[in-house]
Amino acid sequence: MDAAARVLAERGYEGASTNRIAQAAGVGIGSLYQYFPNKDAIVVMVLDRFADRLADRLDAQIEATMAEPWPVAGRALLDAQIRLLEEDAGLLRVMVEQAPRLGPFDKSLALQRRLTDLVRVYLLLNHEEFREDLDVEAALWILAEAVGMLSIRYVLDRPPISHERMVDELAELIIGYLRA
Amino acid sequence: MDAAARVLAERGYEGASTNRIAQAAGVGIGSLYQYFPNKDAIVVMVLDRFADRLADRLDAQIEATMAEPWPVAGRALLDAQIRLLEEDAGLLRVMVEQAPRLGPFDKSLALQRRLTDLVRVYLLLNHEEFREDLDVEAALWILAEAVGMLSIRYVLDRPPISHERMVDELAELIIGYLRA
Amino acid sequence: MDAAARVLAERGYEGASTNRIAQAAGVGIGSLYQYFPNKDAIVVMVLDRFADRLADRLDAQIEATMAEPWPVAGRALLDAQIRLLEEDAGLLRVMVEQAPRLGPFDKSLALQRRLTDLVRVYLLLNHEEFREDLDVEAALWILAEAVGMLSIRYVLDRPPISHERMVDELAELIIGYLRA
Amino acid sequence: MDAAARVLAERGYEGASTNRIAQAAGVGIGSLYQYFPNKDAIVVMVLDRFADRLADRLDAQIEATMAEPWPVAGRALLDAQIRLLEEDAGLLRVMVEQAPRLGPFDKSLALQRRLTDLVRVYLLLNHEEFREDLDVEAALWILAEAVGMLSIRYVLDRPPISHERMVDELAELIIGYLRA
DNA sequence: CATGAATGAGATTTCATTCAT
DNA sequence: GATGAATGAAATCTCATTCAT
Repeated sequence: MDAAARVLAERGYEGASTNRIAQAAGVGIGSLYQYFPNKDAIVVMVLDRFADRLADRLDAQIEATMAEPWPVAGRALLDAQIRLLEEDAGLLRVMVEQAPRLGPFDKSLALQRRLTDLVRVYLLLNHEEFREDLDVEAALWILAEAVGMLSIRYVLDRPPISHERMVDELAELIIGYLRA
Repeated sequence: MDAAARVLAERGYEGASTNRIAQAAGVGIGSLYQYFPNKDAIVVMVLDRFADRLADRLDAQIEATMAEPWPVAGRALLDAQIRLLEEDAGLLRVMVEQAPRLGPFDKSLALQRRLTDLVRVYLLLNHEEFREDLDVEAALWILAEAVGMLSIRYVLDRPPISHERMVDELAELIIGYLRA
Repeated sequence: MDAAARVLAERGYEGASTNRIAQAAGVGIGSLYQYFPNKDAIVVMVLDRFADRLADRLDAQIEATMAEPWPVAGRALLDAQIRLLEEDAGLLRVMVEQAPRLGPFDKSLALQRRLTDLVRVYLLLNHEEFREDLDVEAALWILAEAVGMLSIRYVLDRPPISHERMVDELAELIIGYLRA
Repeated sequence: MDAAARVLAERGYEGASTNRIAQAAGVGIGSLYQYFPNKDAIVVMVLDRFADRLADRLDAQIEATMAEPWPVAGRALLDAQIRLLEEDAGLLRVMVEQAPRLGPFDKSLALQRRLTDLVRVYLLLNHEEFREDLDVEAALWILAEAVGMLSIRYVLDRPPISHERMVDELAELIIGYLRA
């Protein structure tokens, strides 16, 4: 799995031939097929693991900052998310470009769902601060997609915006969207 | 070109073999290579044409609503954009997934740039209504990506949000982000 | 024909596609096939013409030096032959490398035959100077091939031997071989 | 390799498609590409092997006749060379016609160099028997090319000269060229 | 007589997958 | 359970040749 992740990150989906993965893993190509039915199963599993690790580490971040007031905690979470994505830009690119082809992605959805739930709680607890007409489910989808995709595009496209500023702008986007 | 667009929309980049495209066009494979130097040139041209058509039709929309006040015009533009994307969801998927592999896309960038310019003018003309500390370039990147990606994901992922509501939410996102 | 010769000399047999020849000639590819049944016919005709021109110019040389004593005339002939080959090294390379594939070559053989005849006359007229046991036909084949191939290899491979010296050595080879 | 040699000998460079070679070898086309990176690598390797075998067998001949006086040994060598070339006329034709296209040929040069070296020793050891003004390097090039090409053309073109006579004539050509 | 778009056989090469050892 | 040689379908691309206009 480590070898597959490495090869995928470095050479992309098409460049990651099964032979190359086997070689990087130091095993015969035949052995690969004792554990995975086909190439896509490998890729899915690598991306799943990637999503899991992301989720775990965001969890840790959440736990660590839950005591802080919302604005501080939220900002810390955004900061952590971007930093984590930056660590694995290669895999992230594969995930964003290839995931659609591999069917809707359980693990990535799970991640998104957990963050969404977190924000849902926040919205319900503090509903008096926000727009009265807010369609919570729609707003959550919008925010999850917007913040997720913006973080990803920021990491993959490297626009001329500092990390600090990016976090501020994302926070502003969220707050501005929710408040009355 | 029509055949290529059709095959690409239905089977994606990899599924669209040059032989299949030729067959769909009802011509010999050799004829394809009289007009295009290689497969990627075909794909690029199809996507370019797609982007061009998008741009043209958005232009028409802009022209038609320029007289209206900003909120009305903006909403009409968002509405038109989503509707146009919906018409060619298949090609749109290819564009979003494959464009990265084909190098940064002149035509798609051009489209994004024109919309960005439009908003820039709006920002400058009405700067007193907005945050004083606004980093215009950063904000434009954020908005272009957010609105663009959200429209695309909305069309491709079909979340349970009505077209009307989606337009409203996008408008809210933009306004909320910019205002003081 | 000029165009074909040019393309052949510059790009070799495989690089000389019929379309490229037609384009270089400034005519449609269809027109080519009104005058030549197929590609090889073009090549054969070009090489024939090349051989003819070579023969004509050697003829002129022969005529011009026939009055001179044999050693002078022979040397002048060798000198002229090498110089002529040098003028069209490109075509010469095609001829030497590709001609075998195109069947035994009438015109090139004709050239060889005429030079051979010349030397045959010389041998018969001056037989008292040469080996008694000389098998004239064998000797002529040997000399024709040796002098021809050496001249060609000299032009195509450019060994570190001066033009002057090369002529001397060829003369020496011939004389040494024939004399008692 | 044997299959490739057979197909090359029978159908020439262009006629020897990789599919045909694989079929002749009784293996799948994919297997070919496990051992050779591309078609030219196959051809080069076949021709190399051919040149090696030639060299080995000439070596044996050299060893066997080294004790004999020069004229006998030289004649035996010429005889052996022609006989060896005759055994593989098909491959020889490919080598002579295609070698130029494949870049100057290490192995074939090596063969030529070893024979040349042999003659160089002979020249230096017996220099008093030869022309005083002999330019050794030029003479060696001339002889190597002349004897090599004549042997090859003899085998490929089958002129009406007996094997015995051919050996005699080549010997005469060499002696006549070198002696005072 | 000129044209050139159309053709498609065929060439080389890749790579996911199998299966006998 | 591990191995990796063998496989062959399929992909991209070329080019000599045809034939309707």
